[in-house]
Amino acid sequence: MTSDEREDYLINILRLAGEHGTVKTTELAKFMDVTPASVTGMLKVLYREGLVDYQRYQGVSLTEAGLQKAKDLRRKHHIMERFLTNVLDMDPESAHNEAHAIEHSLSDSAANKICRMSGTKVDADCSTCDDPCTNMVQISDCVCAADMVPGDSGVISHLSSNDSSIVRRLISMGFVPGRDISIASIVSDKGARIISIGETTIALDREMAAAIQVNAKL
Amino acid sequence: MTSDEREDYLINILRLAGEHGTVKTTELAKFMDVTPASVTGMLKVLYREGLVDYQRYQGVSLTEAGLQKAKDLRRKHHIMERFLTNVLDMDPESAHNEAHAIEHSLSDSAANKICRMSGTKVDADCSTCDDPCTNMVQISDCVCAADMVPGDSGVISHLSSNDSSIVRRLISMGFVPGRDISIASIVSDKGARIISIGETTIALDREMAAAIQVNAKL
DNA sequence: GGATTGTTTTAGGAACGGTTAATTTTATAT
DNA sequence: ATATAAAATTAACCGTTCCTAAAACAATCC
Repeated sequence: MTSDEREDYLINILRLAGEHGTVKTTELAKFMDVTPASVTGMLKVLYREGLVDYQRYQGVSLTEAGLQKAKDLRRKHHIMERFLTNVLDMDPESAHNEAHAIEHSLSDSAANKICRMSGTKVDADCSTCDDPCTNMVQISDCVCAADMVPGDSGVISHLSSNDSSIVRRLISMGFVPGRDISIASIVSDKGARIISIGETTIALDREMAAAIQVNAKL
Repeated sequence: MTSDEREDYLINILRLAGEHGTVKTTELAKFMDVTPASVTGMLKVLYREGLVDYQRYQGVSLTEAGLQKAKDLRRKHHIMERFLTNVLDMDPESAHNEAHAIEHSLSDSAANKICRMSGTKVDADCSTCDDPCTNMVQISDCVCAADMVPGDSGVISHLSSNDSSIVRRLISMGFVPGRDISIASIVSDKGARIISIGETTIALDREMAAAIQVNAKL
C-alpha cells in the first residue's frame, strides 16, 4: 500500500513537526531535497490516504493513523540501528543507512524479537528521538533465580554477573550449570533466598541469587 | 540500480535454469505469474545490463555477473531465513516471506555477520535449492570455547550448534561474533566454564561453551 | 495596496512493470 | 516437406509513482 517514499515523507513530517505540530511545505521540501511542488503533490496523496491533515497553504500535520505509522517506522529504524551496532558491531553510519533501507520491510513480529534480543539498554543512547522504543519486551528464555518464588524449581542454565567474584563463589558452593535447584523460601523481597541444590540447602542474598539463571520447570 | 523486481527475475532464472542451464520464456512467465510478453521485456533489460545471455526464441541463461548476483541474493535469502527461524524463532512460512522482502536490501557486511551469528550448519536443511550457501563466511582455524583453557582468550568468530535454542540463549547473553572473551577458569573437564566477556563473568556448561567458536589470540 | 515570499496548479516527463493483440519463429505431425 | 500448432516476440499502450519547471495564486509584511 504505502510505498517506501510515502513512508519517508511520514517519518520526515514527524521529524520536523513533532507528534502534533505542523511543518511547512518548503521546510519539508528542503529537508527532503525535492521541490515544494513535489511535496504538495505527495501531501495530497497522503491526505487521501488519511495519514495527514492538510489544507492548502496551511502546512501539514500527522493524523492519528499517520502518527502511528510514522512512529512505528521510527521505532523499527531504531531497533535495526541498535541491532546492527550493538549486536553486529557495525559502524554507526553504515548501520544508519542499512536501517533506513530495512525499516520499510521489517514485520512487527521480527522487529519485536530483534528488539528483545538486542539487550535492554535502549533508552540510553537514543538522542535522536523522544520515543524510540516502547514495546520493549523481556527476554524469556530463562529466569533469574531471584525472581522465582517458593516452590519453583528448575535447572541452572548459566551464571551471570558483572562481579566475577560472585560467579566464583556461586560455583564453589555448587551452583554450576546443569544442576537442579528449587526455591524453598524467601526471607523478604529484597532479602535472602533459601535454595535447595541437591542434598543441601543454602541461603543466598538477593544479589547472589540474581546471578543464577534458571530454565524453570513447569 | 537493479530493482527488486529485476532481482526476482534473476533468482527465478537461477531457480528454474540452474547455474548454467537455460529457461524458456513461458516457463518463467508461468512461474512468476506474468505474461510471456512481460518476461521478454524484462529479459531485454537484463540483457542490456549484462546479467543474462539472451537471444530471441532461445531461452535465457545467466551470465557470470548475473549468476553471481542471483547466488548472492539466494544466499542472503537463506541467511535471513535461518536467522529468523533459528535465532528469532519465527515460524518457517513467515520467515520465508520476510526473508524475501529483506534479501533485496541487506548489505554483504550485515549478511556475513548475521550468518556467523545464526548457528547451525547451513547445508542441513536447505531443501529448496541445490547450492544454498556457498560463500559461507571464511571460518579460519577457530577453536571451540569448550576446548580453551584458563588464560586463553580470543574473539568470537561464530556460533554453531544443532540446537537453535542454545544459539538463541548465547546471543541473549552477549556471545555474539566479534566480542572478546577469555576463559577465567574451568570447574571440571566436562563441567562449567567460567568466561569473561566485557564487564561480565558468566559460567556456562560444556555444551553451551561448545557452541562458541573463537579465533584464539596468541 | 503593493512587493515579497511561500504554496499550489498545470502540464508534462521519465522509469518501471505490466497488458493485449498481432506477428513471427520454431517445433511437431502427418 | 509442408501444414499446423505452440511458443516467443513485437507493437502499441496503460497505470502508477515520483519528480520537475513555470505560471498562477495566497499570505504576509511594510
